[in-house]
Amino acid sequence: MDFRSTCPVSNILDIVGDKWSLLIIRDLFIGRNTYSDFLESPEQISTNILVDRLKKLVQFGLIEFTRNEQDKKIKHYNLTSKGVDMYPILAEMAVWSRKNLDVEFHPLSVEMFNDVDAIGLEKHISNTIEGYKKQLNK
Amino acid sequence: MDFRSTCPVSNILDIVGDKWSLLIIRDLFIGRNTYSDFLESPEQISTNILVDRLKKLVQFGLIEFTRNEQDKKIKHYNLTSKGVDMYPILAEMAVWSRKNLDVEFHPLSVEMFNDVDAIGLEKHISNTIEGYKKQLNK
DNA sequence: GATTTTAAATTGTGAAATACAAGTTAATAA
DNA sequence: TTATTAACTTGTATTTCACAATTTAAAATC
Repeated sequence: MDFRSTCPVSNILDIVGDKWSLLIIRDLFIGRNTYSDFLESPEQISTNILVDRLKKLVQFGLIEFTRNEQDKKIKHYNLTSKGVDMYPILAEMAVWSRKNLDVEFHPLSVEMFNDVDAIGLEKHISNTIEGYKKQLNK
Repeated sequence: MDFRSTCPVSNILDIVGDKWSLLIIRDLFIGRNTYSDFLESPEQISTNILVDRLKKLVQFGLIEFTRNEQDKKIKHYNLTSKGVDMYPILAEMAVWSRKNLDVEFHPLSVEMFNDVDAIGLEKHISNTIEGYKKQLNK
């Protein structure tokens, strides 16, 4: 990987600064974890782009996959710890949109951020990450 | 603006989800605020892309500009409150890179995040935002 | 007040990334 | 053995981006 500069903001954008990578990571946090799942997301990623991004995210060490034991042609992707560490960024992005855009958001995101007012963003983030890790070890 | 979906993460990526927009916003936080300043940033944005992004960021209401009183051909860009609200995202990106990438970072970013260990990220963010607003009103 | 300087912006061309549609592969199920 | 289906590939058109050169217009200088 050659970075454009030695700025940490620039560096992460060199890795996930495109239209799709962060949406795949978002998908993983909400339980979508197969190629077919990703294709069904509302943003409608193209198959060639999806394959390319999955490959790159694996190369960067943000995700990995395991085969389904029952049906070995199915790959289940999951976030590595590097990938899990991206959640605060996604959460802050959602916070920004919810504050600054005048849109009716997807029910899933409304539900997901339901707890933020009550428990605060920091706790929401640690809960979500903990929840993700727990679900992985099952 | 037509959004790909009603997901708040997707929505903000439709606005700043490219290689350059967030770097311009970063520049504004570290005091760079003219076309020439942006061109001098280490990532070396092209002039046509820069003009395009500045135009779009103005359209989205993230930045605005005023003319220099002494030399009216110089535009000084500044972040609106919507733009300032992006700082937590940039900060979390820097946190991710500093934790997960093995690189020697730019001295400016080292200096900028110097205080985080001592005062915590939340305080760092509010201090930075407050500092930016103060500097604007001068 | 004509000429030079400079910040900002434009234009042209090639390269790269993305979108869209169709087809292929290979493991499993029938 | 023949479907079925998850994952992947291929081809082509479109859009975005990179790079270099040039233009515009306000201000400064002569």
